[in-house]
Amino acid sequence: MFALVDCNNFYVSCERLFQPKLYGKPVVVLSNNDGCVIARSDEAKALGIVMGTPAYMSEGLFKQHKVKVFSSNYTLYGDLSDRVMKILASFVPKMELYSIDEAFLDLSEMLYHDLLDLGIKIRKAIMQNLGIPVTVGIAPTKTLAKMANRYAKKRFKDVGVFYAISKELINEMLQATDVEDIWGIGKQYAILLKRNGFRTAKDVTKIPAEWMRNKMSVVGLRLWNELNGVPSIEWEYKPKDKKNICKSRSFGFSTSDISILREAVSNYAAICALKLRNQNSTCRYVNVFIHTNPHKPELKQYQGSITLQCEKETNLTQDIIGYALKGLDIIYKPGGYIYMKAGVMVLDLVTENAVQLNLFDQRDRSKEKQLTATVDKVNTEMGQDTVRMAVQRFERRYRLRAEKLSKKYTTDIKQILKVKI
DNA sequence: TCTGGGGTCCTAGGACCC
DNA sequence: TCTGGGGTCCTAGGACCC
Repeated sequence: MFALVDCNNFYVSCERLFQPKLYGKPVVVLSNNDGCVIARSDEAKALGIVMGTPAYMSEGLFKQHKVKVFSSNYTLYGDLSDRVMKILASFVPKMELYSIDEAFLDLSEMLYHDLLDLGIKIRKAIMQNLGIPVTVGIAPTKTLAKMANRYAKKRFKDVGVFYAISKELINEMLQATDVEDIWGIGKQYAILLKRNGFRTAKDVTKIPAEWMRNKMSVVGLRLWNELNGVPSIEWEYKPKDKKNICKSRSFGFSTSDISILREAVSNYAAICALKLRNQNSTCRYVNVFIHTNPHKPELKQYQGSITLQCEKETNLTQDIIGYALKGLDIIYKPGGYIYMKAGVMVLDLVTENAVQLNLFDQRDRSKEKQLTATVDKVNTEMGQDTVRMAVQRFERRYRLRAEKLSKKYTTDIKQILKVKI
């Protein structure tokens, strides 16, 4: 048996914790650069504010209904997420962190009798200890647990729990779920299924397995099994090491100045290198890309991207920055192109100690590694970016917009909540 | 008329997720 | 003025091998 626990409107709930007057009011949280709406309170949903729409398009609605708008504050959300997960871990021996606001719990060793009020207990514990509302779905497979969670939100809002653990209840849920709301069915597959006359999840369970295999590949077959109650998605108790790491951002503005691109790219490269070291990996390739603003067809468009092979697998900041800047020089096109976004990817990652030694290597990498380790230590203790490479500069001229940012209430002592008595 | 039959590795692109 | 960022998995097709 699986439980899927999911925080309701997570980012909005985080913001409300520190501004209780926002309960019952419409609240939204925007993506990086204050670009799109990525979280909405129930009140905001009711106003017809759509997920993923550009913020400027909803400006009218925001004003008209006095919607409280926040820039995203990942430091805060990440910290509160850790706290939610810790509470969940106290209920079960094994669980899987699925996203910043969701986790699957392994209930295979739980007694039926204990299962029955588990959802209620979890909700209560997280509400009491943190004040974050969550929803719980319980079912025989991950896909059905996801669906049970959704169904609980739709039909049993106040209870916040749905147990899809009998044939009848599973059937009821399958019948009430449209194909496009199944976890794993996106836009394209929804169109395909509907075109063939399959409307609900229940319909999908009755499709011949070969049809699913042929039209939707092994992914479809796995999904079909899951819907039919046969667990087919593996547990991932420990997050897997990443196979690729990417750091990219749209700037808060557009520019054709290569010195700004160099600054951004070197900072992204440094972050990639740090992420590599944090998972004890090195990379064999470095990719750098830049592009103009595709939403402005009246401007000259260009997308440049290049992947460079590293002379030797590496995770040293100076190496990754070096390759990224070399790539940037190759792909940068002057002459009226206005760039809006840049990014660096490190590819084909291998575990650090598996790297072969190169007898002909002229550089003293052990010294460089020691230096890097020291820099990492200083930065961890004194704050990120205390020590940095010269090309990274300090001004962050490419920095993005975040005009409505809340405070780091839980992770920075200077920004802690003050209570007036 | 008829144009082998396996493999592997790589890349690009599609589909999906939060 | 203004449209996120970071991932995964799978398949098809080409290049190459014997």
